[in-house]
Amino acid sequence: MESRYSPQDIEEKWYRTWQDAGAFKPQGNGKPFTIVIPPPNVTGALHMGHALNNTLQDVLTRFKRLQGYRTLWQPGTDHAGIATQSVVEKQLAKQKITRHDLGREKFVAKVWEWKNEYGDRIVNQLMRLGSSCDWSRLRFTMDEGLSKAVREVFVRLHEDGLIYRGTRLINWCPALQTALADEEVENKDSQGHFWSIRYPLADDPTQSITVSTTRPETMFGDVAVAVNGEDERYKHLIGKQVMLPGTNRTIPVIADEHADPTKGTGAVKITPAHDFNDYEVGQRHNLKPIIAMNLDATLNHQAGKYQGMNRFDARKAVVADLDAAGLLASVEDRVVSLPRCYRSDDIVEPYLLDQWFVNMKPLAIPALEAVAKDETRFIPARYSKTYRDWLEPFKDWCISRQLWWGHQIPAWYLVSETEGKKRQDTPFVVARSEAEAQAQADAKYGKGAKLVQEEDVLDTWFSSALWPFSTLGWPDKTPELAAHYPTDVLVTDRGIIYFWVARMIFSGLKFLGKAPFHSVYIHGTILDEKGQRMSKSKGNGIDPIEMIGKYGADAVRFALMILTTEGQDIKLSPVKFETGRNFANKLWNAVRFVHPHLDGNRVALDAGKLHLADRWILARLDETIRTVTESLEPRGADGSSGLRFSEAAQALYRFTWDDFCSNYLEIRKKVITAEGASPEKQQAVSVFATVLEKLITLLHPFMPFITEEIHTAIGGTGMLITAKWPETGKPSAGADADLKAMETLLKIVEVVRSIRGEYTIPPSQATDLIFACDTPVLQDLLAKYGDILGNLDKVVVKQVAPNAAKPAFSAAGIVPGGRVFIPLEGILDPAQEKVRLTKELGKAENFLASQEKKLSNESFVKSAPADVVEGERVKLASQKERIVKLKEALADLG
RNA sequence: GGGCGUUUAGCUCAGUUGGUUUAGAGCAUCUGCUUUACACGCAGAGGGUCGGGGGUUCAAGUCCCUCAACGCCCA
Repeated sequence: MESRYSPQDIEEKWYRTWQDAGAFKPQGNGKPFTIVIPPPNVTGALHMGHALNNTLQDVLTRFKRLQGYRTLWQPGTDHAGIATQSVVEKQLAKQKITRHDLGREKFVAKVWEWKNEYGDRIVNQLMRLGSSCDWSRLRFTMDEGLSKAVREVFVRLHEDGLIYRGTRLINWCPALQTALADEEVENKDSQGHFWSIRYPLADDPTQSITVSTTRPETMFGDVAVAVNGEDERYKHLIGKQVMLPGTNRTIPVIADEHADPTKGTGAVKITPAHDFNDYEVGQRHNLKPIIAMNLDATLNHQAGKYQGMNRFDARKAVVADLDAAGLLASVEDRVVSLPRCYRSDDIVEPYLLDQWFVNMKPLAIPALEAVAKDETRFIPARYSKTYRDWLEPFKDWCISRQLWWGHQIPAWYLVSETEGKKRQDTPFVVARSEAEAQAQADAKYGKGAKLVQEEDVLDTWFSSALWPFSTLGWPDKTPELAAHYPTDVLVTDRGIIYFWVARMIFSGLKFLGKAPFHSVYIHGTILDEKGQRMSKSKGNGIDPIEMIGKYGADAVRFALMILTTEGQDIKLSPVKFETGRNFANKLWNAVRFVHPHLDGNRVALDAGKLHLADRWILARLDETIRTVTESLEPRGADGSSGLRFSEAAQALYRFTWDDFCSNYLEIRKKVITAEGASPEKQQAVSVFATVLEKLITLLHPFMPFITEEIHTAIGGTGMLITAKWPETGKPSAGADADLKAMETLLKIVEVVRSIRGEYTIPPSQATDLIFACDTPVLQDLLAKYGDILGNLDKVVVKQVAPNAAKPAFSAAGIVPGGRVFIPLEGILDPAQEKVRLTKELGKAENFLASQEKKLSNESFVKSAPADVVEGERVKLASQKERIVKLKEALADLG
């Protein structure tokens, strides 16, 4: 074995071996455990967020697999409508071709080509990370099977009256030329202006009413001016007509609570076709909306001479002309919140259009109940509020997109009625297939009705919402669906609780009658060192694949897990992976040390022959097994949630580094490396091997590669990936006593090291140790296990006796139950020793004082639980004893 | 404007239902080590009025109120 662990040499080998052996497939007769992957965009490349997200899932999957569950981690990718279409359009643009040059059919064929060529990049990157997905079940949201599920859901929702087509004010992205859902719009502040414009009265143009607006260019869609009914300034104008400047239209002044007397002039223009608030005002007052803009965000015929100008130029021109006409009352600078498209960043236009919608209320109510009843639990729990606050307003979901890449809506219009365009009243049928649609149309409109399919595609999230069951074969009744639905844990980040998690929950409830998972684990966001989000534009990203190349996949995984405390964001920098790499190296070298001694020394453990250190490490291992198992458990039988990844990783780190390597290995080093094959050596080697085997099993979910390599190196049978998760042994009768005894010995070790450190005694130089013990128990312990001190400290135990005298020129250390003396003739500086001991004494006296104060407080003694009070008394006594001993030692210095 | 989170050692973070001695870890710093598993290591040391203020309690980093700063989400 090399002195440095090289991950590069083994990772690929083991991944292939696992794959070839079918180790990632559901196996055995255990209870199913299922996770569906949040499908990454097929255009995507692995970033640190993915690395974290998928490591978490892999840890759980491997943990449950080792526990004997029939484990399925279902992988797949998302067709990511807008993102993927844009990627291919950009590629075409290089050849000066637009998708319209190609036409829909050819363009979609191009996207498929692109997907087939580059779509497995992210899949390969997930493999580099060690993800143990069942790749034989890899799905894509545009697969035939998943598309069938999409059509089925659409048809059924339509049949139930939960999908409808209608004219509503929607969010329109002029750059992408498509409608968006509310969640796809991000409001961002920009520097803008607030204009006040005079609208002259129709019956007396010398008078006017001044309206305030941030969007003067939409005035050609104005249908009214609203004032607040309570606003004394305008009461006399309500019901009058005003001239709309630049047109020959007049519009009424109406009273509506939307007009806020405290803002601007208190009068606002009402443009129902281009503003969400105005739309509602228009509805309240039965005002017919006027569309003043084209879909490319240029003004239309309503705008007269401004027709054809884009919205920004038009704004400038309109304002300039109003100013020239003396109708501009004022302009002020103002920060305005602009709605922007989350994909193109273009400013979104509210636009009145025919679109398809999902009626949310009937779906949302059961989804809210599922979380309220704890059928599905968010971890951290606070995200159930985020979820509730989004679902509860029951806002309908606009699901149609004017894209080419996606699931084409399974609705067919009657051609004879469309007259070349679809209107809201154009008849249509909704069906699972064209043939079914034809049959329906024939029945409804007479044989041979000509049909044309809806051109719009569905929101990408419409198909993602079905992911937990469409990937398992639904709507067919497959064995996988029966076994693995509902799944267990969904692991994702908070950014898509609305987009995805909520929609999966209501879809699962609607179509399968059960929520799709019992737990939703929301992990933190990966940030850079300064606490900023990583992004391509900022260039502050850390590439996980580069990190895997540099530190190894296990190191990357382990570092991420140790940083994953519940829901907290993670400030990341490459140095953090050094922790993981160093840890892997530590483990590797422990194995390397014992490796040559394994052969011929493996025997059954004989309790009677075990050394204290052997029994101690076995007891500590038991504790560690318990901690790790409890920390990882997603939802225990008692209903508790574990998923404390950092806690599990740290318990393993501590045990491996401190207990197993620093203490156990150092104590047993001499015995293990001794020539020949003594029974003691055999026991020590066998304890080491036993602990190591269980340890690498516990570590396997976190560091699959190195642990599998070690498993083979130490002659393990089969593969570790499908081994058995360690059970905690029955705590042996003496486990507690052993843990205590070692604790006492380690305290002495610590005191000795501290003294040696104080006098900078080089490790090569041995010192003697004299121990004056207070109890026979301690005397026995040291007599029997003095070798522990000898192996951890460079000391020779010279004397252990109740009345051992302090040799001249020796340093003293106090431990509970005794005094340690280290003769240091020629080294000891009495003055230095005095300073050291005085400092210790000072600390002890301070503590004693606070302890006495506490115990002299009657209400403490009266109110605190008896065991707490007793504990304080014990502390007080031992501190008193310590002070006496320290004073003695000081007196001895003269 | 509303909601949520964060604030503990120079840095990054732990700290379960209030009660382990004197609040922990990793990194960084300082001292000493070619001790044949590991310098990606070993041993030791220094470093914190737990954001400010108030309250509850015998007891507060932990519970309540309030203020401040930073961040995220929604409007």
